[in-house]
Amino acid sequence: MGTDAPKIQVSTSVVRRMSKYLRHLEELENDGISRISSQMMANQLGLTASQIRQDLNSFGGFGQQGYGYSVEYLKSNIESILGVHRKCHAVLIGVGDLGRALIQHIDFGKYGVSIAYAFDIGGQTSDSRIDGVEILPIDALEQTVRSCQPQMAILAVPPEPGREIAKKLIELQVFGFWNFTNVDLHIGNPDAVVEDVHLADSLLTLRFMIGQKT
Amino acid sequence: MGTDAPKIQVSTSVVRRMSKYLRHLEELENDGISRISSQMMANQLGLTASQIRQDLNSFGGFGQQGYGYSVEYLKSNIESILGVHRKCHAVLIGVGDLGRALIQHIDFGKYGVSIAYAFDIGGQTSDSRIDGVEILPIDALEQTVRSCQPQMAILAVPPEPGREIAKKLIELQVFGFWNFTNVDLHIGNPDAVVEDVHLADSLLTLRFMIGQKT
DNA sequence: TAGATTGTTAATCGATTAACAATC
DNA sequence: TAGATTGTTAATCGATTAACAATC
Repeated sequence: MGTDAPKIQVSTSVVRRMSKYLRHLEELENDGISRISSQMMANQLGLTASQIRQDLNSFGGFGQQGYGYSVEYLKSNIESILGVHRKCHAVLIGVGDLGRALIQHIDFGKYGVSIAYAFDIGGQTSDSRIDGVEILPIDALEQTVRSCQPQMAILAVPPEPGREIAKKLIELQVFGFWNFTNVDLHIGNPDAVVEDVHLADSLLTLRFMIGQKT
Repeated sequence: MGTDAPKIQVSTSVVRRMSKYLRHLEELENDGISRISSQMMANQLGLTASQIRQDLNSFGGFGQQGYGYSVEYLKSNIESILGVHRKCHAVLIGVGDLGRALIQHIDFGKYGVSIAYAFDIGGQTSDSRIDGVEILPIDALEQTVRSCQPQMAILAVPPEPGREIAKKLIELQVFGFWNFTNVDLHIGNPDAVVEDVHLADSLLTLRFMIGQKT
C-alpha cells in the first residue's frame, strides 16, 4: 500500500486465471457466499483445486488451513494484485465499429482504466464524442500523448495505419497495447507489453475445432 | 477432397498459430514472394524455425528439403486444414454494440462462415437487418435453429440470458460457440466446442503486465 | 556434387497435477 | 482433539527447442 508492488514473475496464463477468479468471487459475493474452498471453486470453474492453490500462492497465502478462503478477503487481494484501483490512462486509436463497440460495451471504469481520448483515422466518424470520450483527429495524436502520457493504447484500426501508429506511440513512451489489429507488435519492440485480441485467428481456430468434432 | 478430413490431435495453440501462418503467407503472396524458409518466417513472426516446422508437420510435410516452402502451396494447404472453403453456418445471439461491431467488422465470408440470422434480445435494436443479416426476435430462436441447423453460435449477450440460451442451443444440437459472454460454457457441456473471447479478462491481464513493467 | 533446409527424433523447459506435511 | 483444507514440494505431463540425418 503506497509502496511499489513487488515484481512477481508469473506467466500470462496465471494472470488470466486470476482475472477469472476475481469474476467468480464477485458472483459468489453477490450470492451471499462468504467462504470457499479451492476444491469447490475448482468444481465451479472446471479447474483443479491444485491449480487454483498454486496460482494464488504465486502471489501469497490468502487462505486458512482447514477453512478455505474468505471470499471477501481473497477478492480484495486479487483486486490489489491486478491493480484495479490504480488509475490507468488509455487512448483509443480508431473509432470504427469496433472501437465504438469497445467504448460502449466494456466497463473500463470497473477495471481502473480511463479512456482519455479517442483518435479518428481518416474521418471514420462525424461525431465529436462517444460515451463522453472526446474524439480527436489523428494529427493531434502526438501532441495529446505528450501531454496526457497514457500507459495504454487500444489499437482498433486496420493493419496499415496500425503498424505506423504503434511505432509512433512507442517513441512517445507508450508501452502497453491492447491490440485488435492484425499486426505483430512484438517484433522489433521488445519493451512493448502487448495483449493481442486477434478475432480472425480466434474465429478460424473455432472453425477448425468444430470441424474436428464432426 | 470429398473424403472426411482426418481427425488430427493437435493443441489449440498449434491451430491458432496455423491461422497466423496463413495470414502471414497472404501478406508474402501480396508482396510477390513465392518461397520461404522456416527460418525466415520465424524471424518475421518472432517464433523459432523449429516450432514452425513442428506445427506444420503435425498436419503433413508441405516443404522441400534444401528449398523451403512454396508460399502458394503452403497457403493453400493451410486453407484446407482450417477449412475456410467449407461453408459453416452461424447464428448471432445479441445485436448490441458488440454483436453489431462483429458483423460489420469481421469478414466472415473470408473464413467460410455465413451468418444466417441474428437474434435480438429484449429489443436491443429497432432495425430489421444489419449488413444484410436478418434480425429476428429471440422467440424465433428455437424454430429457426431447427430449420437452418447452424454449426456455430456467436454469443454476444450479457451473462444472464447467455447461460440459458447456450443451454437451449446445445439441446438443439449447436455445439460450436464463439463466446463473448462472461459465462463458462465448458461446465456441464463436455460436448461443446467453445472459443472464449473474454475481453474483460484480456484487459485486466494487460493492465497487470503494464504494472509489472513500470 | 555441395549447400541448404526440411522432417523427425531427442533433450529441455515450463506448466499442471498429485501428494502430503503443516496447521487452523 | 479430529477433520478439513491450505501451502508447498515432488512427480507428471505436454509443449517448445535443439540437433541431426535425410534429401532436394
